[in-house]
Amino acid sequence: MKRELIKTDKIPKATITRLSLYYRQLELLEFDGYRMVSSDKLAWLCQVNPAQVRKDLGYFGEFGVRGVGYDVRDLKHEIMKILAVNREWNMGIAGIGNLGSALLQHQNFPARGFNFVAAFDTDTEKIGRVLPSGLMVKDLEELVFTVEELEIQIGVITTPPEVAQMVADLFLDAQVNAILNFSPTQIHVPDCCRVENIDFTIKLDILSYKLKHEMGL
Amino acid sequence: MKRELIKTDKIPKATITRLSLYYRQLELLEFDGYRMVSSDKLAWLCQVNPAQVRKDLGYFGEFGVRGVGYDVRDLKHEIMKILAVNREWNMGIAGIGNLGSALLQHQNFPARGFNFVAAFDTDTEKIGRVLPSGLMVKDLEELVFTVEELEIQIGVITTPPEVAQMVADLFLDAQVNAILNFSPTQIHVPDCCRVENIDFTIKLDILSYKLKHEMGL
DNA sequence: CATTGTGAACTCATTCACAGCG
DNA sequence: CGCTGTGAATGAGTTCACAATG
Repeated sequence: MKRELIKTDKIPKATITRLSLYYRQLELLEFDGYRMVSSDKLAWLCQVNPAQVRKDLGYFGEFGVRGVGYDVRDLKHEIMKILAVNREWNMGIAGIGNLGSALLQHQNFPARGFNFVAAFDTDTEKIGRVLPSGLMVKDLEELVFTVEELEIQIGVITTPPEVAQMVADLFLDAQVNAILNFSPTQIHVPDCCRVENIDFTIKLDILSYKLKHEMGL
Repeated sequence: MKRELIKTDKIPKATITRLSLYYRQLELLEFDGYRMVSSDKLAWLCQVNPAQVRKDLGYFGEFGVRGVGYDVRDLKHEIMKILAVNREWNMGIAGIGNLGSALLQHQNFPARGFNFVAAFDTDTEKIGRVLPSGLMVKDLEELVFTVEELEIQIGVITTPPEVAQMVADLFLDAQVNAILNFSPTQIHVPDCCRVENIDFTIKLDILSYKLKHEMGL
């Protein structure tokens, strides 16, 4: 008898990253009119090993047909369910500088169900201003109250690094347990909270390193 | 007899990422007036295992003093040399939308020696405009010529995903072999080129997954 | 018969544990 | 004595290789 239960432990972190990649390629394949796709093809598109694709999917179920491949539409929906992107998430963002403003205007997020529903800053020049997205900048003081009121699940930090931890603590006070941190600093949070960092400088350092050591510049 | 030679192969990719983290903490420690730091302390600050810190550094030499720790200033400089951030890099950016503009205005990059020296777009509205940074937006057509003329080593892509591969190909034509890709798509490049992706959507997907599977939302 | 699904083999990365040394 | 440096042990993640199967 087949267990449909997901063995959520022992799933490599990298698997989740790749599921997100597969999802995007499946969207494109569907758009291009493909109905089926093999692990080989999907692997090539995502630049991974075909066995990796099958193993990644294997953690969550049996989605393919032997000898044939995967139904593009079906697999896309299965991955949506796994990633929980078949729903809406509310996000609050703190730090409305150039980067914060750019993110607020990004079409990609709402298109995928990630909605900014509140924006915060400490700058009195900015507080009260209405952004192009239609959102009004609120005082950081109002963060905890607003986050709870609007049921925000994800906090986004685009502040200078000096205040990132303080802002994170505010999100934590407001029971947020997922933070997307764009500030170039490590923030410390308790076990009940998940943090993903997006750190431009680290990526540039890596390129710099590779240019020197692998390309000989 | 001690070999000073670096065994550049067999160094985990993640080690480079952590070196970048160590570097930043060392900057802060130096700023705060610390002269020495132990692997324990540095590890705590970066949220890694102390043995990891020592092993990471061990790939590149012996920088510590047994019984004492590491000289903050010295170690910082050693890591700068390893990462090749003790020099300037020229960057060109293609796609001057909200995100591209935000990056161009970011103080962090020039402060660390990563300088934008050219900006490209296809939008005739934007071409010729002078940006707040003082840089003038050039026609994407001029990319190959300009990149070679200004000796740009790093290409940054902030275009919509549909044109990201085409832009990458232009950078490749211009002999650029390091690309920082912000577009939410996989770009394919030959072995002579290194790519680092910064992908907001993937990070949100990961948070979404964790909220569902680990936090039970 | 082409392709999935998966245990086993392998490779890569982290952590332990302690010898080495200032 | 305390902390680094590192070989050895462990653990995690990837790839292989092939049995299972629509």
